[in-house]
Amino acid sequence: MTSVLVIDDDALLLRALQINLSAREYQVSTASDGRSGLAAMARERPDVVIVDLGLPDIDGTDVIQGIRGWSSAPIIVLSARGQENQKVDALDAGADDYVTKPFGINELLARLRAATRRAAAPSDDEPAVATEDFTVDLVAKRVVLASGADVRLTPTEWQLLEVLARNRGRLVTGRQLLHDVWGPAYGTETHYLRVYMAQLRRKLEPDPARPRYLLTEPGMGYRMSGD
Amino acid sequence: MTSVLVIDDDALLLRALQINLSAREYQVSTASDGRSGLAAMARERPDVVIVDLGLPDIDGTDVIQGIRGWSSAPIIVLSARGQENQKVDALDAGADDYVTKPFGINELLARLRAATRRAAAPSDDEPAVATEDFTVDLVAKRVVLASGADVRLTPTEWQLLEVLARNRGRLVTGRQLLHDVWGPAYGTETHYLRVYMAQLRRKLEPDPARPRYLLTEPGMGYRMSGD
DNA sequence: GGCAGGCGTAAAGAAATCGTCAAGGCGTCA
DNA sequence: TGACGCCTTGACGATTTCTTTACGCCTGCC
Repeated sequence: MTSVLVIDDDALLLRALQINLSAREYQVSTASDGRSGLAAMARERPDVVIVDLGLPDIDGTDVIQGIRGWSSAPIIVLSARGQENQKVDALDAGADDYVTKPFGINELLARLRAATRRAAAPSDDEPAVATEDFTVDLVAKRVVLASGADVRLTPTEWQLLEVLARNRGRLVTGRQLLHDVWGPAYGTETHYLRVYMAQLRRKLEPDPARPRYLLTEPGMGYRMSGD
Repeated sequence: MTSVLVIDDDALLLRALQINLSAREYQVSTASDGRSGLAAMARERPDVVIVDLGLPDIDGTDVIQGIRGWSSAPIIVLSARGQENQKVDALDAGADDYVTKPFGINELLARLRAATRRAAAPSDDEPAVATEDFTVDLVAKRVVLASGADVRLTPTEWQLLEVLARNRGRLVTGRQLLHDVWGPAYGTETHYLRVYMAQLRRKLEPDPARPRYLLTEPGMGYRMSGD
């Protein structure tokens, strides 16, 4: 059974999630502030964590960093509207995905499933990431289309694809992509991303104008879809 | 049981790794600075070493060189964000792999497995690598053309071909080729590669100007094709 | 409707990388 | 000593990639 820790200061929301998730065979534990959340995290070792960004005592980003210091459990962030910057910070700090309040329970459940599925896979050591239309071989540094044809990628294209593939299913912020591919000094030059994402799509997507794998999350970043 | 030595000045991280790796049947010893790390290295003779780049007393690259002076145990480097340059230096100095902090325990475990696997099976998976036009006999250290004629290779040409053949289908970076053939100090002298690749192609390729086996991946490295 | 901001696409000049030829150095061996 | 093989180094054109500019599209907002 999958265990979930929810950290949020809204008692009503906690209760609602407890009921809804328990009914879906999740084992739920809760905490109402950052301090007790981190304590519960160490105590319970949950499979997934859901964290609200607007905690009373500790900044949500710091909570995420505190968790990421020693755990790789998937983290899903809850945020109110208008907290765009905090959302990006949270993702940069190591969160996997985010949901904006108010949200439907179905959306959260979908994110939960995606997160646990990803964590269950041996993830790294995984020599290749495969989709229906192409396979990214992370060891051989090769991309093969379903037709069997090799795709020639330039070094930058490859690095970009590698970051997205290693984080498949999770949202990667533009800042993180720029940092990992171009280096620490390129925090805001999002133009590169647009150019190179277009090139990757042209080479990999069946219909580059309507991407199926290399998805844009407006205002946030990019994501390689999990399917 | 595989023994691991972890050299890092972060006491929390040491403790976390000790717990996590011990649970996975690794025998863990630790050191919190470069000096005691090198001492522990000589004392314990671990199968794998994990080294942090930001040690308080000795530069991480120097620690790696100190180890590489007399041991060929796999070295995995830990580096914080923004230490890109040091990472490259560390690989040039002889490190085998690197992990960027913060990292998940699963990622580290995967790298550990990969490192020990590589070290355990240094060679002899395949006694020979054959193509339609020539055969590379890795045991006899010979190359025979389809016509039956022997190809005379110089020692350097042979070493280069051997690395490519053992990694057939996989992309091998210029740095790795230089490291394996010319030694750790030749991290950027890509000129050698160009000269020797041309010579190999002249001797092995049916049409050296349009290589079929010894392929260039511009900006990334070389690859011996899988066909 | 008009406007601003974020995103996608195409194309051209600048910069880096690669292939090739050839000359020089160094050691070995007759 | 001289010939030979091998490694190193230099030079230069050809090719590939990176960066930058320009423009069109869409969405949300006034």
